Amino acid sequence: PSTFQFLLKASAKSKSLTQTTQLHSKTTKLGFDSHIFLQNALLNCYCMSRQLNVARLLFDEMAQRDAVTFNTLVHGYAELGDMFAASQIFSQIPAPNVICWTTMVVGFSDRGDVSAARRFFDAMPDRDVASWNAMISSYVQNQQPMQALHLFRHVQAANFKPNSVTIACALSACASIGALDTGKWIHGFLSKNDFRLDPVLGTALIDMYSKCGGVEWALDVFRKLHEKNSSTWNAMINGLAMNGHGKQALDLFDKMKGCGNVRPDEVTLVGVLLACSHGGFIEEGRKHFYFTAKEYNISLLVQHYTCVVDLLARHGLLNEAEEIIRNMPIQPD
RNA sequence: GUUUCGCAAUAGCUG
Repeated sequence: PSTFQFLLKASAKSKSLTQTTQLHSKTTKLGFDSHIFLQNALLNCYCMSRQLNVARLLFDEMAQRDAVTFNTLVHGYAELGDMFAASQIFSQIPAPNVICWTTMVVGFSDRGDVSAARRFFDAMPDRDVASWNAMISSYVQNQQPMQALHLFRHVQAANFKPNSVTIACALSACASIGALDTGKWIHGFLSKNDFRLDPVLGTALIDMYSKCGGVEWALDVFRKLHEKNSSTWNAMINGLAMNGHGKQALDLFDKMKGCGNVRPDEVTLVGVLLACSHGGFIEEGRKHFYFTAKEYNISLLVQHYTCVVDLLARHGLLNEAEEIIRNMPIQPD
């Protein structure tokens, strides 16, 4: 059974329906139907490969169901954006646990329905840190940063221990409204409480300082940070670029290329092009748009076209900009 | 079965 558990986990990750179907028939043949954790894993596989009709059949046939069974199916529907079906299953659960409630909050939030998310959040019999994070994140994701910070203050007031996810969300909210004082306060809070400065928190701090007009503090965090991933570099490159330090941003991009363990990605290229645009580096911008993208296997998205068109048009090269728009292989927006 | 389920940071233009 543990072998199957392992295989099913891999199958869920790869979202391969054929593999799932094979594993399904094998578990049945071997008489593992009574192992509820294997049935749940199978259910999850069908959900991950977006076969909710098959998942539903399996669910209906299952001899026994536990909390994970219900949660897996609710999550499956929520992931597809079918909150109607998710609600239907949810309402059949005798006593949904905190995970299931949180799944509903996230599901509504991902559909952009913050008020429904909030209704479920308020109705929860008990909440843990992930539930609070889900609701705070919901406000951040749906551009209601003030509400996010308001809820974050509730976490503080209730003497509830935030974790690094809570902090990252709150910093993101500060960044989007330029709340430097609150951002600094949070920075102090996480230092005082011995939060480990991992790449996620580091990135959130760099982004917050950059967007609140404190690019020097952002650089300070960046330099002191031990672990950096590509998002960390991206946040710093973008931070420099949007604060008018185009040259420094491009220098940092060179360092990023040289450091080895991070790959420049789509977000990096946006920052690099932005830096060129703000610094007036036209030739360098062309170079990055045409060659850097190829070199690092970065797919050119509409954002990249916007940046390069902006770069050219801003410097009077209207014909070239128009030519690029005409020859775009993707739909211009 | 040290798990089968929930929460996370970085992106352009119009501005």
